[in-house]
Amino acid sequence: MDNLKLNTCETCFVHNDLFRKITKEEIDILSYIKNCNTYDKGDIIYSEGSRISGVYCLNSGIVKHYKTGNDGKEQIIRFSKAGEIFGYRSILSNEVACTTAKVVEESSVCLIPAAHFTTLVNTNSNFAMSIIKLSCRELGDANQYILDIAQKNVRERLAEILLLLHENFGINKDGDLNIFLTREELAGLVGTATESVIRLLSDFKKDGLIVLNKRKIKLLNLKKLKHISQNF
Amino acid sequence: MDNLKLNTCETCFVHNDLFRKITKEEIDILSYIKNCNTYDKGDIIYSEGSRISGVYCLNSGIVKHYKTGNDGKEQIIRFSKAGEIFGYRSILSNEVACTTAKVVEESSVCLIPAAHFTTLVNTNSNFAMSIIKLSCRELGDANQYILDIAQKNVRERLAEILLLLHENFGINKDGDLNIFLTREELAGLVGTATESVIRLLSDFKKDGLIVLNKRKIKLLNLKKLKHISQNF
DNA sequence: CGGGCAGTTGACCCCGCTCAAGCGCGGTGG
DNA sequence: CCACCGCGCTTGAGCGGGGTCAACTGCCCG
Repeated sequence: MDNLKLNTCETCFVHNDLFRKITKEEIDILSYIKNCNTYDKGDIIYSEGSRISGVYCLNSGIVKHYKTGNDGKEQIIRFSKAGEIFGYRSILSNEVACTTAKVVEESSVCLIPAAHFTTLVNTNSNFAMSIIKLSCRELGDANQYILDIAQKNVRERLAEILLLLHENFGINKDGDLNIFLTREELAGLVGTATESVIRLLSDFKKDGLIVLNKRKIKLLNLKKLKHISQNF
Repeated sequence: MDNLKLNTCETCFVHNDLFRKITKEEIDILSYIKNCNTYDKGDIIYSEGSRISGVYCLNSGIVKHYKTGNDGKEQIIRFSKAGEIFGYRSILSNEVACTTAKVVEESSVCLIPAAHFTTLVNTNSNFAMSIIKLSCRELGDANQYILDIAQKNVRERLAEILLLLHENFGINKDGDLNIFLTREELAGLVGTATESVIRLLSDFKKDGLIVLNKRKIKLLNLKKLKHISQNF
């Protein structure tokens, strides 16, 4: 975790419309004021219930956000990828973090101090509107997630999660999903037991829908997976 | 559904900090421009997937927001009560409604045209900040809901829902919860089958935790219900 | 009086969770 | 270099929570 100001904000601007809303001058200030770190796989950036000091911007890597149940089991709420910000919910509503942020793939992360971020929102209405849209999109996703977990069975949910991962992270040159999760993490995402994920992945493989190689997953039949996820 | 401009915005201001952020002048314009309706129990204000023309403000009554699963089953996401706004997610992110809004108790509702609401957000940074806080709070609630549905069993969830209803709607003079839902609606809220809700309510009653009288529910032992909901 | 809907109860059974055992592999230390 | 350990993965067995189906009741309303 070296504490440098290496990351060019431009990298994030490329990925995220959010930053197109702020002026050249604001960018300069932001670049000066932000605080960059790199985190290794497994590092925790902040924990559920803790107070955080600013909004994080992910320059590269993957971060998972999860809540921990009473029995200690992780429920993954969402992922962040390059160019995305996180932690803004706690800062803007002035609450403690409601999830833990843990690094899935080595990440380069910038911290924008809370006061500065809040000022940006207050003084730049375009930026404020972008933040609103962002939280509204997350809210829409969360609502859909609630419906899925409440009403779909595990098989349907797993198919849907695989498609969501495909949509969000794409595939590498070999055609594998560009995110490599343990079976346990997949279970925490689907909201089921690890063993159930293993059995169902094995079924999907048997049916020729996917190819498995350690943590690499290749989707062979998107249409069929879609059908399964929709309970057709 | 008489189309009048009867409702005094002041009623909503009393209930909701949101409107304290807008100026006297903005209030006058709002009062002039808004469009009021009353809806009967069971009326649908808008449906999932439809485009809505503005943001709704609930003057009085109760509205439920639900999504419909592939098999037609309602999953209730949240309720709105007097003074609260809804529909802002669709307007601000310029998407179709992601839930259906249905009247649970006769409601008086004002419609604020989309353009006017957006302008308000764009020109009044205090108001914008309030909207951000609102959506962030809803987002936090939704995340908690995901954890609960994914990891708690039906008994724990039902206990939690009863406590949430108590917190949000309070009790009337007889000590009953101030919201009267069918068993089916309760099931749609908990994310389970109607029969399961009935059996568990009956268990709670047998254990002296609640009193049932038709759709009226009285909570007798909040502490014990809390324990059940937390899996202690 | 009859139809329909909400509520209730019982019977059944299947999905998926838990527990346990075994396997493969990579890292560590003797 | 090998032995050992631990972690992630896999598979099987068992069972219980809770979903589904069906029948019945009570109540409201036409």
